Amino acid sequence: MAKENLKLDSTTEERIKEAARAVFIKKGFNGTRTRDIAEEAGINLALLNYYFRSKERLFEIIMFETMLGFMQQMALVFNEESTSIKQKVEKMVDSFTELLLREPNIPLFIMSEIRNDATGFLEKLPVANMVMSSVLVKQYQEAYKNGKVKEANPLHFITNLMALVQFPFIASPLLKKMGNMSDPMFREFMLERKQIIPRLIGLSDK
Amino acid sequence: MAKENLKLDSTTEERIKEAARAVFIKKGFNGTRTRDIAEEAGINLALLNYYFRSKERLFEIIMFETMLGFMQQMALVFNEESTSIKQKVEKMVDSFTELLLREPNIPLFIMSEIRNDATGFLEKLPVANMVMSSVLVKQYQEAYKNGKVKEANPLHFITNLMALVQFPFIASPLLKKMGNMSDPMFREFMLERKQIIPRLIGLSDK
DNA sequence: GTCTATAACGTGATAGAC
DNA sequence: GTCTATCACGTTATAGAC
Repeated sequence: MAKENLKLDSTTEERIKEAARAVFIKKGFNGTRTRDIAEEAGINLALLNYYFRSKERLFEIIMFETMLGFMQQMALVFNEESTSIKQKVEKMVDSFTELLLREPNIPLFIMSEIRNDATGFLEKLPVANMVMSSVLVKQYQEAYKNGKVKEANPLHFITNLMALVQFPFIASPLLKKMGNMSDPMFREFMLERKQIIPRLIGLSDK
Repeated sequence: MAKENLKLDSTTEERIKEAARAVFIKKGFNGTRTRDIAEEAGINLALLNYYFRSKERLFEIIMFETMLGFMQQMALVFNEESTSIKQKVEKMVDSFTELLLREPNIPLFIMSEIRNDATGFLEKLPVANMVMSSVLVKQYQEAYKNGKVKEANPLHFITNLMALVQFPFIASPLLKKMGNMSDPMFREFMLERKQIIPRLIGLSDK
């Protein structure tokens, strides 16, 4: 465990995984060369196959962990027992924005790779259950019964929320171009949206 | 011009372009094999290079035309002189939804390829001017002065609009999974959003 | 213009020395 | 465990016959 560390912690295996994560998320599976990963990790190409057998196996691990992390982030807020819908929306927007400011390429990565769907990871993840049986959805259905929201289908609500937070990161090159924004300005832009999005979603405190 | 047509119009050159468009938009540049395009077009692989010199050149043509078409669709509504903001929003949502129901993969295609940005097509397109100097943006700024909208920056308004329409298509596999939706059900879901989105954007008639 | 055959190259993976 | 050298294969592109 305590060998001589280059500058981080991490065994060789972990350094490869971190490098793979960075390159895959930036370039996607098809755009990534195993040589890129090896270089990023500062190791030899052969070591990649020594530890992970193949590019595909390494990718599946990264993809699985990334999606799982993303969903757990959602589940954490969606299933809080003691907060109102409005509070959950604010928390969601806040925590997702912070997450995506750190790793802005995750949404486009996930959507792109799901489109390809070589190995069918979508089937393996309980994404349907996780969202639709969450506390948040139950609260939303309750709110609909009480006439607090106009739309019956909670999926529209979820869609709106995810769209308003994630889309700007997916379209960031276009938005930066349109608004003549530098990276720090784009960051400010996204921070502003923490106030704007809950207002748009428009829920009365319950 | 009037040769014997297989089932469509189109010279060989156009059939290759149409095939290329279909395959590129579905699989992206890196995911596409020139053999796929040749097969889809029903021609020999060598013909592709005969007409277009290289995969990259063919791709650039497709990419350019696709982005241009997308922007013209926007420009058309954004620059109407005689309609209110609210009417423009309704038209935008309607026409974009119809467009994307026909070609659902366009948004993810555009965003993915812009991320890679091999040839710098983003620089070549006047996307900044087109949007920010549109009639719609001018109307929005006027509305802000009159206290009709709360947010000063029109880019948030544009972002919200594009996000709410385009994101569901980008995330469609996830949404279908979550809502247990077949393709026809997803179509219905998107048609419902034609009513929901203008309500969310929430502008008074002006 | 359209085809077949093949060259040229890039990439994933492995053999084998250390 | 880690490296160098190399194989094996898929893919783009082209030469040349028709």
